[in-house]
Amino acid sequence: MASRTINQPAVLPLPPPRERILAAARELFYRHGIRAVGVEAIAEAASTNKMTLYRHFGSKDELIAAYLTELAKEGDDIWDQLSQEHPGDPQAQIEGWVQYVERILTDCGERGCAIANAAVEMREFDHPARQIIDDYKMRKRNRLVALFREAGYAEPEQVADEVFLLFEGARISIQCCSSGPAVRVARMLRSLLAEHAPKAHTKSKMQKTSAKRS
Amino acid sequence: MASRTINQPAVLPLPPPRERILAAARELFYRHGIRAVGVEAIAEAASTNKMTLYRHFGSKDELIAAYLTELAKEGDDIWDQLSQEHPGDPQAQIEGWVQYVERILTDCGERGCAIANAAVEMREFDHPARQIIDDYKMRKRNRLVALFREAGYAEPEQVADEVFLLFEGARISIQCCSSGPAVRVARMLRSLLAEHAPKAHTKSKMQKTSAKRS
DNA sequence: ACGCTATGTTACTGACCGGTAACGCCCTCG
DNA sequence: CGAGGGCGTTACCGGTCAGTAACATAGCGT
Repeated sequence: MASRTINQPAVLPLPPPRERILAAARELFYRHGIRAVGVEAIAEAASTNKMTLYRHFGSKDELIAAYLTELAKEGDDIWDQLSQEHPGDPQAQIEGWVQYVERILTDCGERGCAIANAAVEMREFDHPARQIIDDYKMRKRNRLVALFREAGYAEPEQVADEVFLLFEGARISIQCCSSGPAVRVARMLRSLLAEHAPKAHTKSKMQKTSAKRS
Repeated sequence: MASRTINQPAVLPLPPPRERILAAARELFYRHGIRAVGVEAIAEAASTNKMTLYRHFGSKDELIAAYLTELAKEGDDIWDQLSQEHPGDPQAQIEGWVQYVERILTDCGERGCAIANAAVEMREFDHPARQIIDDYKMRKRNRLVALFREAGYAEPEQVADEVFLLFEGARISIQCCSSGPAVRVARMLRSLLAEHAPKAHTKSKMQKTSAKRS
């Protein structure tokens, strides 16, 4: 509404092409798979064309890398959000994470983790995607360990690994049998965490968010 | 050594082309991914050619389906083998399965479950592969439930789901961080099973194969 | 020896893919 | 106003893909 001509129908300005391309790639890569989607289709879905795509991303592989980098960034942000919502309360952060897991497995479609899927599709060991994927999953696992350690769990690595694998298993198996074990993973996580929960004498707050069984 | 001419150098007869093609497809699909491998490469790896391939499999999709059917068959056979090795002893069958899991995750490469990988790659909901994949994973889950029920576990579905997801998670995450949590899944399984193991008054034999912690 | 079937060989089609060249447009900034 | 940069458009390249046609060959049973 600033310096625009008045009677112009205000075509609601599109985001810049790079963002549109990345958004389109995200949608198509996730829905159909990386190898199954051509750059032309991405450009078209982004309301632009191949040339513009190649001006922003030197190659399809670069676009894939950017796509995964974006996904990884958002995945990492979850943890910061959690520690921001429940500062100094690791137990509440854990519960928040379980809710996040629950939400992801019910709301999001049946395509699982886009990053893990990319790991399946991009198998060339020297592909730039590999590093992004491996680093992301490792960070995620380490974040879990740190969280459980902070919350005073007796064996944080063990619990983190188990929780990690349960979640990963849920996200892959929802692609095979959508109404299978995956939808019950949140319940599993809660009872598992309750079993291994730290005893009361730890430093965690233990106010309202003590682990609950269903 | 029957009616073959004596001085003929006995070129060690190859298996029939169909088997060779299926074996080559298996190797290449698993190693590089289904979409990443062309039919020509498969024919060549099978020491034959595209024409012969298309005489046995009407299309690449049919070959994929045959590939997955074979894998599913072998996966199903595991259970029969287990119940054959430990007839009437479900607890021993469970332990045998855990050893099988252990073996798969250490011996086999870092490519995870070929069937789950196929589920990631073949996303067209009407692809013949989908049915094979979904059915297989469901059978597997149900086998686990049956086994735990037979062994007298109090909540066989819960335990089976948890075990199922742990295994699936291990097989997918070994493709992301190969020396990560996946390699410790057997230990997890054993302690998990020990925790939920049926009390002594069940019908299971409980001789030598009582659950052991490490 | 015959004929049938399975296989090998070569060449081809049409479609699609990733990637590029060349040109023209429009907007903005100076 | 002019210049330049971002963007759109079209056409194209070489390569690869799935799938097919036509023909040659080898093995086998009869």
